[in-house]
Amino acid sequence: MTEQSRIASRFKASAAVPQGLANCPVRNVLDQIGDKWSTLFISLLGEKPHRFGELRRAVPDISQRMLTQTLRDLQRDGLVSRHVYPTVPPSVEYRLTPLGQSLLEPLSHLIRWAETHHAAIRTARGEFQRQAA
Amino acid sequence: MTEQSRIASRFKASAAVPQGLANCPVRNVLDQIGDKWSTLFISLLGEKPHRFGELRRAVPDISQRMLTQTLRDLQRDGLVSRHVYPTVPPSVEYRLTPLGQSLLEPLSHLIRWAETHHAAIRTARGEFQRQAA
DNA sequence: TGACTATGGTCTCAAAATGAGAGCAGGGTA
DNA sequence: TACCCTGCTCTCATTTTGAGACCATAGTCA
Repeated sequence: MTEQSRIASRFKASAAVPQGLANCPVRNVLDQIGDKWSTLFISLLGEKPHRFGELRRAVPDISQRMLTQTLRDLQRDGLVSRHVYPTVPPSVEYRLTPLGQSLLEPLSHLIRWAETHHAAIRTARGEFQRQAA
Repeated sequence: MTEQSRIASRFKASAAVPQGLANCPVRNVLDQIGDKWSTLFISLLGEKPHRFGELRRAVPDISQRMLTQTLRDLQRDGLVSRHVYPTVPPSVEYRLTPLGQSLLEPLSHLIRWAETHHAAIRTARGEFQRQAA
């Protein structure tokens, strides 16, 4: 059994206790960083600290509401820190914490995979639709 | 500039064209595999092929509706293949395709990260809540 | 015969998450 | 006076998800 084939057991680590799967550490963490926006902002902040408005302009298709919420969730998880400068109007800067930076490395593997295989996935999607029609 | 700090540019690869960000290959791919259930089933199927009912029992907190849909999406993207056996009642088996298997490796990095740091994240969440109160 | 099992789904309706857009404080600028 | 800028929050509509009933088929038990 290769190391990869054991991945599933990591998800099931807590399956013994009630609601164990929902509390599984891996799912717990991946549910957050695997949402629609988190990885994108972690990548942007990995480049350099950004202000709120910079992030909004960098990702025009997020609503301000979700941007606020995503940043707060990342902050809550200790991946991002928030710094308010008492200028007028006040400006707010977001940065990766060391914990957030440590995520850049494994994330980069996933991104490399996506770059390498997105053509194959597009082909598969086309194929699938052709068969459905 | 380290390799990791350039991650953001991969997301922005298509920012030049209209709606480029939404069509960005990386976001396109990560949006799918980063949903609430996909990584979990890819991991399970990485262990061995599973039947529909096995997957449902392995993940009791998914609704049958979402299980069906998640599997169909993975199949559409060419990560999972579906095999129907004409028994009575018919049984259906799902397996990873080679493309799906190639995802196990980068995924394992992320899972290792989650295992390593979930304690820190829980601590951060507790800290955050304490400050809010 | 009738009730019940199991399989892999679909359909409908309610609940939850998200998007769109307005509003807000508070000082700057014209 | 009127308007801009910042980083939000609030409300309401749309979209996504969850819960649960329903379906066809055939076997099993009484």
